[in-house]
Amino acid sequence: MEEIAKTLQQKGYRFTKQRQQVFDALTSSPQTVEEIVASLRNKDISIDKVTVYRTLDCFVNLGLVSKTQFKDKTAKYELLVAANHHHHLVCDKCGSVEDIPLDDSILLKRVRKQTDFQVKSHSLEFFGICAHCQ
Amino acid sequence: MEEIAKTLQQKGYRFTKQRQQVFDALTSSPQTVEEIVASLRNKDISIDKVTVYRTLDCFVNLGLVSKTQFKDKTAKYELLVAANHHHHLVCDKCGSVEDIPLDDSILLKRVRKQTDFQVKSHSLEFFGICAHCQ
DNA sequence: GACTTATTGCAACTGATTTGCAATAATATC
DNA sequence: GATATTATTGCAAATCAGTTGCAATAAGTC
Ligand SMILES: [Mn+2]
Ligand SMILES: [Mn+2]
Ligand SMILES: [Zn+2]
Ligand SMILES: [Zn+2]
Repeated sequence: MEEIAKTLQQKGYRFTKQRQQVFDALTSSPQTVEEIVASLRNKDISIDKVTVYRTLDCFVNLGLVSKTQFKDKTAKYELLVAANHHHHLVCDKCGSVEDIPLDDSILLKRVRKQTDFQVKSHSLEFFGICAHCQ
Repeated sequence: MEEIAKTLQQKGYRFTKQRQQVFDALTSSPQTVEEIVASLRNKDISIDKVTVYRTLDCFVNLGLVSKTQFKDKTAKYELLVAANHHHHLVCDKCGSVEDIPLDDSILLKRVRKQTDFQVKSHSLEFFGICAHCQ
């Protein structure tokens, strides 16, 4: 039924209530583990932080979720739906994170040409002041 | 005499032995605090880790040093000399970080066009397998 | 339903970074 | 150069995110 159930089972993971709950809490904007726990608690769902860490780890391995480290802040996780690769505008004042789609194929091509490094993924973040904070 | 002395004093910071030592230990390739402490210890310089943290913080504020967080690893600091803006190839296997110069002006222009966000800086990291680890 | 094994939750641990504070050293003033 | 003022240092202790060990629980299998 749930696609998430299939994806998990295909790779030998079990489909559990907690994994469903964490999956449902995910959005396309990045959230910290604490934020995810809080949003679940708002729905009267009690789940251990450690379980959220482990579940997100699992989702990252499955390619369902991306994990991003913003400067020295704590890591944030966001849902990866097909073909939504994008980058981030991180406000130095309010800490908000805005998504921005940018075609980076030129850069990727150039890296492949210039080096022997086998690029698997990349992260591009812009830091500055958001429209709201200006 | 030392340019670093002037830069510090201009902003009301004091020029100390420790700040000079940390500054001298910096290179254009990113190092962790532990690595910096170790490299100083190799020169028979004893300095507290906390002092290195505080000194690097000060240098980052002055724009002399950049601080980068690679995935969930510990932060690395590198000397910012004029016109050496570059990006990073981070090996998922051995953790090595390679510098790569890439002209990103096209992307920056596009961001300015597409949004109201006031970009101050950015970071672009490529993750994958380095030539050595392949 | 019974069996096997992955997953969960709790507590304890780790490693990086931060904070409080008294001692020390850098600048400013005389 | 000696003296006063205040930033900086080093140490210990605290904090914080994330990890690990382990016994109890629940998913998948037959
Ligand atoms: Mn995003
Ligand atoms: Mn570099
Ligand atoms: Zn903002
Ligand atoms: Zn490597």
